[in-house]
Amino acid sequence: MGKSESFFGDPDPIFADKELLRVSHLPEGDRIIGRDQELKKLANAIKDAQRGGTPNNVLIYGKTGTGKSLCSKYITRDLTQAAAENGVKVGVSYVDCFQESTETQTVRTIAQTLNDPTQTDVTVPHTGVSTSDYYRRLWEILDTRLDVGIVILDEIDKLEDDNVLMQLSRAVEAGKVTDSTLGVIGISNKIRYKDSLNERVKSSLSERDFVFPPYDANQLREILKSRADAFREGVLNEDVIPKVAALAAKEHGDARKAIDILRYAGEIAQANGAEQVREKFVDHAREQAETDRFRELIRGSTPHSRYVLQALTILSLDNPNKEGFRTTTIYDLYEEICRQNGSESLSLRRVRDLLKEHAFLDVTEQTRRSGGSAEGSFTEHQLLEDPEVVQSVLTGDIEPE
DNA sequence: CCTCCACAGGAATTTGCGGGGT
DNA sequence: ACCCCGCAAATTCCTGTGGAGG
Repeated sequence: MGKSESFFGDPDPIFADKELLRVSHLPEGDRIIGRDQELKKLANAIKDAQRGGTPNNVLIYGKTGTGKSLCSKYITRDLTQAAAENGVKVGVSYVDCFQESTETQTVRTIAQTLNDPTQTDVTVPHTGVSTSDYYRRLWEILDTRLDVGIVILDEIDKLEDDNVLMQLSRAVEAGKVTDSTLGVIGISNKIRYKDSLNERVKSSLSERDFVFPPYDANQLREILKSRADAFREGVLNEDVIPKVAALAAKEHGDARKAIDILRYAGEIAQANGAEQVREKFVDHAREQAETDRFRELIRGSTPHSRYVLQALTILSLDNPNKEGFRTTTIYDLYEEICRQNGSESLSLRRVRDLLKEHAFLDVTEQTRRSGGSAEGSFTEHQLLEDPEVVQSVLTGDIEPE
């Protein structure tokens, strides 16, 4: 990979090691930037585990791309190493609750990742056992091969029910595990997530709360600089990084997006046959990054789901200063769009569900309102993405068949 | 406290599709 | 080739909800 020699022609004139600009790339410890305070606090919250004690349960809030998962993964890896030096066995399980959204899936994943069949007699089949059986096996795995288990629940707000949280957060005091102990790190990008929890879970799960603020322009600049090795020497024009950082900071403070923009800027330079990545590519790169991210978000949604979205988009474009649109307004326009496309419209009830799915994927946001005296109550929907971007994705890629 | 409106969303049910098993 | 099962999409029916004004 590092070698630039290729069967397909000249070595890459722009990128030296593009992997550095992949979001999945996990930097080494000294490359986490602008999160010193957060790392310190996190370490403090779970430090008891180092000597085999019970770590505090932690809830982390913050918008996307503020380093929540990154810091959690890093700090637990560090903890595992430090604990090993004390002869304490720590196991870390990372679960993406967006993928594993039900109780059973979550427990199964935790058990699977913490298990090591060479050390335990326990197997964790993919299917065929009951939820309580998964729990039983998980407790057994913990007791036989670990001193401390740490479970990172990413996108915890996407969990369908909080039974898992109840079980995990109370496992120790309920005597489910005896020779080991357990801690939970919950990650959410909804600040209000805690409000939706029931009291018992709330108090035991959020012994410590942290909020990760968005990165400011300086921090973003540092982060981008640390990845500048991805480019060949002298290729990256010196005003590119400040420009990307400024753009990203102004809009969202999302490091992931900032890195994406930088990568796209490089790709655009490549496509144009330029020998340098210049500032003028950045604006275009930002558009591209946003469009691509959004395309990914609605990939696989059905035609009708798109029509609904299109209706909302048209409304947003036509009324730039309006905040939200009611379901029925959207539905009327949606019916119109169906007619134009020559397909039967779905029922209002179904469209409600489709809109809810968009809200779930953070494409839109729903707000319940009340009109007041004898005016009824209703829900308003608002696009979270720039309508122009949505529009271009919706009209641009009509996938055949 | 009750009413009234414009919805929201739960429950039950139907329809259509794909993957095994025989 | 056939049926059965499970699943997801979609429909129909219906009860629930919020809050200003009576």
